[in-house]
Amino acid sequence: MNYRHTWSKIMTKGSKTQYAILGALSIQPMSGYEIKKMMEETTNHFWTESNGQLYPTLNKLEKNKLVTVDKQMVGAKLRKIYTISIMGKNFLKKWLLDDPEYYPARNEFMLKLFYGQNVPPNISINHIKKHGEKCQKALKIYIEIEKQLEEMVKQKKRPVYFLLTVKAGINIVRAEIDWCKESIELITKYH
Amino acid sequence: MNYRHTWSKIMTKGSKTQYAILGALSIQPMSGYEIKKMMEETTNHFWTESNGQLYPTLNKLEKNKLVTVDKQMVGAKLRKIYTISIMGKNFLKKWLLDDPEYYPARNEFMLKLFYGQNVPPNISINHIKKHGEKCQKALKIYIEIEKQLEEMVKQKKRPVYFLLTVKAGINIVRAEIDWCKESIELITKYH
DNA sequence: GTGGGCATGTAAGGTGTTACATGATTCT
DNA sequence: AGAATCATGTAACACCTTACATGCCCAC
Repeated sequence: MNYRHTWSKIMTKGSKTQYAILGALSIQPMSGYEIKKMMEETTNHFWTESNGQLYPTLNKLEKNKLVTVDKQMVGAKLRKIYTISIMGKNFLKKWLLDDPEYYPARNEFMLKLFYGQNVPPNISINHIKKHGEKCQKALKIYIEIEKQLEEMVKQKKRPVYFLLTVKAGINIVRAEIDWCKESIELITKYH
Repeated sequence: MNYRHTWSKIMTKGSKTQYAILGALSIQPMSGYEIKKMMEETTNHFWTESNGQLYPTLNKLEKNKLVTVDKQMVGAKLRKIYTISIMGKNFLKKWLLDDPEYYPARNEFMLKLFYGQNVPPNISINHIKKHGEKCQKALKIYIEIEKQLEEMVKQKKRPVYFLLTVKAGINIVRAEIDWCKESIELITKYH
């Protein structure tokens, strides 16, 4: 009498790791190692993968013919270059069309701040100061990347979408930097 | 007296669920059900817990004497009111003193946007528009809460820290709303 | 008398990280 | 010589969610 279990098994969309990998390969053929490096350099502030997810998923994608693999021997060492297949591209596109899911992202910093009345105010102020410094550092890096990308987008060497995610990072960290200043004042005033 | 050794033996440092629960109980004694409701009403935008985490963790906290429990029978139904113990408060404080960990939060929306060149631009624009609408709705709610909290903080009925996390939400969604507008323009211009 | 809120909890399953194993090549 | 980087991969474990199980009480 219970269809729910079957239903959820059929409808499982599974891990997003596969899409993150296929997305990377939609730019150019790469090895697993290169995919990871690329993620660290470009999508690091909103997406990364660990080796424990990356390599098994790559093999699964190959088995399902969503990617093809070119095995090269570099000396005695294996190097596998993955290329996205037509099926893989379609699979990626299908996912891109769906509305993204919104996870409520957990934030330990906010959680600690929320319960700040249990410790002296300077503890919370220090957490905020350090947070602000991290944001400042991130902002510098993002602005540098933005400058480079803006040029490349104008020359159609990079898609505008790359620039947008950097600009999102910039807007958010700026908002956080403003909030840090205001928050320290408020704690000082009200505690 | 150094509790650190004892604590690490008692509870693994691992899951933050225990701290989220102890934090809630630092405000007032509550049942598991009330803790969850409270989280949904106050920390929802940066922290929630599922039943599968909440109830086992409460029992573990009791076993380790970080909380005490008052079992009440409401008709034939059990109701357990948890109160944080001195040990529990110390355990919470210890965690509050440590620098918060920064997880790189995954964001499927950004991931889809980043690989937007694989689909027509109106797809990405629609994702952004919907995101903007969600932010607008959230902003309205946050501003309403902010208004109420501001009054209560002035009257010292609520700690300033509650207000700060709401203000953080406001700053961030405002930044995102601005970014949405700018992004749609940029896609239109460069695609 | 039914739906929703109150209330506690478990089972199964999936997602994800960390640490490790292995070994070549390249830089200092 | 030793450290860092290149490169693929596995095992163990931790974490978390979903769906389910149970049943009371209250309002409409």
